[in-house]
Amino acid sequence: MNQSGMRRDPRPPPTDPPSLAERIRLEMDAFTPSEKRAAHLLLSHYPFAGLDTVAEFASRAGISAPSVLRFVTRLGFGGFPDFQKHLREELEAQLLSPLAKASPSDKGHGATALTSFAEAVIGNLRATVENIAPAEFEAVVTLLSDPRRHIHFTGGRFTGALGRYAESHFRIVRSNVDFIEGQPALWRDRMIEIGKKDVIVAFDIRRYQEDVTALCETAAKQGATVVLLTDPWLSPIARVARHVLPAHIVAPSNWDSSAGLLLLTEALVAAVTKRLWETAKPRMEAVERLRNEKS
Amino acid sequence: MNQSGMRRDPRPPPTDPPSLAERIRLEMDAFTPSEKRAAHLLLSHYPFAGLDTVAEFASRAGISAPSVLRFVTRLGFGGFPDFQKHLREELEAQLLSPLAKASPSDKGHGATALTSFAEAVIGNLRATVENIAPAEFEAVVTLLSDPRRHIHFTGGRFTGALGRYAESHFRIVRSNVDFIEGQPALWRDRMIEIGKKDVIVAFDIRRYQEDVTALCETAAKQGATVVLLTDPWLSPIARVARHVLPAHIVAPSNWDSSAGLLLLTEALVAAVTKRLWETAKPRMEAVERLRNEKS
DNA sequence: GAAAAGCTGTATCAGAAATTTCAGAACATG
DNA sequence: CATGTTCTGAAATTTCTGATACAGCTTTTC
Repeated sequence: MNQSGMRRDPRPPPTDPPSLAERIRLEMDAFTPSEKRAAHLLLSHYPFAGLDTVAEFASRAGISAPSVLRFVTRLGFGGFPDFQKHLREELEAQLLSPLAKASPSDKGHGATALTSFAEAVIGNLRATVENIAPAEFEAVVTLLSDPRRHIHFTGGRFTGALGRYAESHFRIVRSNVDFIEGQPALWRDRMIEIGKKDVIVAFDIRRYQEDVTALCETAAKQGATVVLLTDPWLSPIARVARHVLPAHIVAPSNWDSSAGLLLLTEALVAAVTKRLWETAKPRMEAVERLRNEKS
Repeated sequence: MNQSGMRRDPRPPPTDPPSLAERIRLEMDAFTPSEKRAAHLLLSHYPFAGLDTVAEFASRAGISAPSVLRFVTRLGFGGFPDFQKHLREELEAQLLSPLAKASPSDKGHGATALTSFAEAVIGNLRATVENIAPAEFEAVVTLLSDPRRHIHFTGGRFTGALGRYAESHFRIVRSNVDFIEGQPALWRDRMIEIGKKDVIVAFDIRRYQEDVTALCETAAKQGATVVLLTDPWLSPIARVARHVLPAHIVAPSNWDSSAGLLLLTEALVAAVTKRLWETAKPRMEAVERLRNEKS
């Protein structure tokens, strides 16, 4: 049960609740595929998923009841009731000492690449939010909530995906939304239609892409309003942009992180959806209806 | 828990869950003697005393099993299992809410929609990382680092953008990478080439998309390895997936947040890039060179 | 490519748990 | 003090859950 030789700290393990969840995480790769399903379900709704009946648990995990039984047996329990009893006791202990559930900075254990990467990203998100002027954000929301405007999303090599993501949501919330590919050949002819009523929302982070810049400059020259989501060093598009929302992007990776941009995007989607709710709601319902008919 | 009659504040009771414990306290004097014993036991070890069996509960309360049954019936439950289910749900709700409001206070300054949205997303990221098994993550990294494998990314209406994002990075780090559109018409013919050497990385969150599921099932049937990034409720693709990485997605919005999925994606990109560094570096340099020449 | 090993679901069973029945005890009431 | 009412628990009953055996299938290994 207790893995030996895992930690060599001089300090004795003071309150070391080898949480079952933790053990499962560690042994995960020794599990069979269906055991992994069970483990995932349990971890994602820990520990309540385990307090139901075997049948319920099996069904929710998409496996059979015997597989669930094998899972708990492998964890070292004499049977399912034993397993549940353990969960209850662990839960009770945890609930009685509010200290235990604090876990803000994660106990030192398992500082995987994933967790440190996540911490860096979280730091980026915090920094991003702090440096956004609420007024600027609100202004963009207002702009994107104007139904008479035509919204065009665009982005570069990597950030184009974010533009697509934004477009796929806004397309449902409101009309007059599209995505423009960055390559000049693909938008040159479209430009004749771009004018004062149009809004370009551009995603562009370092190794700023010239074609995206060109697109925005052309659009701006024709009177379009440009909104830019970029990094703190500001894409050259900032020169022609009406509104700029910078996001922190540095991560322990060879690549930059777009999480901050995604955060801003989703926050914009949420805010605009809320503001346009009267008209967005029927649109969303209609989309839902179409989806169901199709299937 | 919530003491009744304690607060006479003018502000309306904001979140006033009529806890079962509270109801019991109010109705206490209407109980028969043995019911009172049951009530006292339950309240003194709320709610865990109620999660054991009827026999156990009866014994601990010093009464008989039928009396326990009469007690729960009087409380309005259809039977003991109903009663337990209620307790579990109440407990879960209570335990999850402190997580949701993890750090609500923050610095007092402008609690904009943006900051609260950001806090929710950050909570999602933390929860996501905590529920990912390092071994599972590592296994996926190893899989994606195998140069002999062919990697195909795909996703649904909204998550497709994440697939594209992943593809645009992996394409540079290694060869044999592509993106498959979700619509069956677009991949049907490609499927003949999918086999044991292929890896499908699918993004799919709730309102799971049938065409993506179909794609994965077909690919799996032909021997391809399926990796799934989904929500904690697991897309049906989980049934055929070798590896599953769930991410928390609930945000204060009408839409789900994909930030957790993006985090996992970027972490995978970072890890694979690092592992394949020997071959990835020259590739990245070559791409850089091509970019410069073009301009 | 064949044999072995391992994994998983169906069908089935045993047993435990919840529920009901019913008779006796406690209590109040006239 | 008798009687009706209410309450309670032992035992019988039923429901349901956890456990097992087995066969099909996949994956691995030689």
